[in-house]
Amino acid sequence: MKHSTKRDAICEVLGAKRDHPTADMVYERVREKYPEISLATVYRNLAQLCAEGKIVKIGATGRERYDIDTSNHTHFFCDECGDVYDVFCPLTLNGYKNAENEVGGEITSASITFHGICRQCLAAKK
Amino acid sequence: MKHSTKRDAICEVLGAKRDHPTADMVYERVREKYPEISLATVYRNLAQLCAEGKIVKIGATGRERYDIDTSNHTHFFCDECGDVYDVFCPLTLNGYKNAENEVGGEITSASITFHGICRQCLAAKK
DNA sequence: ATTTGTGCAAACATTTTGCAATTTA
DNA sequence: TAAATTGCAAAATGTTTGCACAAAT
Repeated sequence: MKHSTKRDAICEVLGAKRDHPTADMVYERVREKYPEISLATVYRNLAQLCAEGKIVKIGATGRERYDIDTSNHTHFFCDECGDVYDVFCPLTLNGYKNAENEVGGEITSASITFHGICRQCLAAKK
Repeated sequence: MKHSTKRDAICEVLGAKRDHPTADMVYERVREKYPEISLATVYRNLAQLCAEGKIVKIGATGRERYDIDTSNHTHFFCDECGDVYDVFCPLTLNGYKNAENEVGGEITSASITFHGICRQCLAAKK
């Protein structure tokens, strides 16, 4: 992987505001500094960074989001505003081994996702 | 909601083989009985059935899958062949309350998803 | 000099929509 | 006959790709 100014800018954007932006959001933010960047470049670099394990894709049904924090943590999706928040507190899952027995295959990862209403939306509803 | 022959056929397909088909898979299967059905009708009915809570959508990143079993259970995605299996054994998640405290909002649901290699693919690799 | 990265436009895959015709209650 | 459903084609979305050119090693 060679060095690239555009890729740096993409990483910078991902690090600056950890709101798990979509490819399009990354594109808009990088454009403030590099107005000539194309969406294709953003997609290509995001895919490359994922492949290298430098960032992770957090599947949000039809619209992928990207997280520069690859440490083990969970995500909370607000069903009201659509924003995605990090959850760092430790969570444990019991019954994992039984699940593996049931499927007969090999479970390599378990992902937990929370849905609900975020603090702001909850306050706004009152 | 009025009665509809096509919607019945869609539900029948979903009930017959519980492999969590995509919209396109449902379309192909309904077409065996009703060759004139259009993909738009499939999508419209799937959306409607979801809204009514009769089926659930299980997000598989860019390609949605549908499950007629709305009871509480988990899914196991095989990363090798792409098939999706049910996991019915009980699973418990600890730390849920702490997560709610951390986000400050209200968690309405927690979803667990397993990834790995299914029994068949595991056997095929040997 | 060779490989890697880029912009652009076009292609692609999945899902949604407007509309006139058909079916259902 | 009024409301819901359908097929079709077109549009909308989100993402990927081919290609010629530019940048990095």
